[in-house]
Amino acid sequence: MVSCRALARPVRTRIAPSPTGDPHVGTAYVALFNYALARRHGGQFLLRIEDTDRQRSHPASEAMIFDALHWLGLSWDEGPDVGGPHGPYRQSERSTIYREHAETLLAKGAAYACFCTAERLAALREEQKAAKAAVMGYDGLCRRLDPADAKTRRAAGEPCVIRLAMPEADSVTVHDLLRGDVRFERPQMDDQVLMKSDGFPTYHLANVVDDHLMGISHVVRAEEWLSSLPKHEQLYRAFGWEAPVFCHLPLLRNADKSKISKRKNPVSLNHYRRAGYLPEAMLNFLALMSYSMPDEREEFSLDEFVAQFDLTRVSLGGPVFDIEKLTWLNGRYLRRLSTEETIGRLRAGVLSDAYLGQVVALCRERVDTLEGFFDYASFFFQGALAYDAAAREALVPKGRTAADVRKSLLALVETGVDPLLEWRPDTVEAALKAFAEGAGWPVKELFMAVRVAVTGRTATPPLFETMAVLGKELCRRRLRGAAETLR
RNA sequence: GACCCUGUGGUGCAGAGGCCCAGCACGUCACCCUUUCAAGGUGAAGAUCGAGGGUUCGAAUCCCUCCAGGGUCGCCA
Repeated sequence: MVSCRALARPVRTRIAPSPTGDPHVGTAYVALFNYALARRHGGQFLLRIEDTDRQRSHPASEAMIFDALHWLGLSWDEGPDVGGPHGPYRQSERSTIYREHAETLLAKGAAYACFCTAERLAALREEQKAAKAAVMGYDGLCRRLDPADAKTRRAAGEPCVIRLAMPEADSVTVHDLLRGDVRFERPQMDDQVLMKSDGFPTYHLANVVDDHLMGISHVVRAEEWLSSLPKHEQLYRAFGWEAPVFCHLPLLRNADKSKISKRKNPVSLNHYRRAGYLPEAMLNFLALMSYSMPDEREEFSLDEFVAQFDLTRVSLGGPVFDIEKLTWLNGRYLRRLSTEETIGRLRAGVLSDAYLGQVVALCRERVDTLEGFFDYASFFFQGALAYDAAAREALVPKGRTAADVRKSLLALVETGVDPLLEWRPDTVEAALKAFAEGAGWPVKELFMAVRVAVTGRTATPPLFETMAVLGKELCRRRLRGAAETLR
């Protein structure tokens, strides 16, 4: 059902996340379909870390991706953590491979060195934008350089990038499993950078080289990649390799149909985990996005999903990630659990010894009876908070307006919380202080507002420790919730 | 702006020329059950299948045009 060509070789699929943030729900979505395709055909599913952007890649992010995917019950046959015959599975450890391949392309004349500075490129972009140019990309200046000269300059150590020499055809036709032939007109096909001046490859090069070397038969990825397919197919052609089958999945959407984003929707898998969604429900829900079982069944296990999986059944409209339906589904799963099983789930999370231990350590000296403990520490066990009149008042320091605080809380989430990959008392403190300074807020005022937002109270254990225990996702959610009540 | 993708009730999907004056699920509303709230059950409202043209005896399903939404135009992935 996948295509004749595909059956000729083993089905090997992969998920290739970039470790630049919190584990994303879209990663899980694409991983699920890749997993199902491989399993359905008795092939392999691999995990590859695409960390060629050394500015933004973070080991903590990588660890969270593994953890979140494992939590969902997805496993891979090859990957950085489990090894495999085609390793290493971390692109940052494959630099020489990319360098060699870039040289191959250079030697074939399929790529060329480009000495244009970032400044020139920025200026060029400005110019094109200002002129409302129809064709936007790189203008090919260095492509016209004499190859011998370029070689000399490169040998002399002049900084440069390697660009792919795209054919100068009027149009190119590529193939997508679900969309069929897709024809691109000449713009949109400029000479992409393959190797950055820091010696690391870009996504385009690394991705194609690795997919080929790792024997990937089907590239199932998000639709945002569709427009770079001409470049990728050109790379396969330039190398003389057989291209895999490409299939682009529709993007998950916000309620307003835009591409799912953290400003409009929780996108971190950690959020759903902390909020108490069951992994099997989450997976089931994700499978409902753009897909349907032949018998229209809506509740099914991973194995049942895999057993009937047919890539051609995915529909192409961008599915809105509807948390209400996810929550309904989750309720169905939760109710199916026995009391013992439910207790087990609670014990794996908010009632674990580890979590309880942290909470008790923070609260014990502030409580006189065991019962008092439950009153005092209740916010450690709740989800979104309801802010009463007193809390709302404490949220807004004298001399500030609700709108002002609201904006600041939201800004704090965006600039202070979201980028913080390591969530500990010291890092939280640093982030909060940095934000206060940048926003011109007296720390005392900001900390009280945050304290109330995050706990619903004015009297709590030390703020940073408390926030560390609550976790990034819950803090984020309550910060946004507080901002919302200030509307 | 250019290029590309998509377009079935508010949302997720079914439907691959007649079985559809469109089916399932979420949500909404009502009723039943029930001390309450849920859950569960039953039912209702809600779609001229984006619009307009074709093709055909017959179109949600095929073709064309338009419109709308989305994505991409980075030494980010």
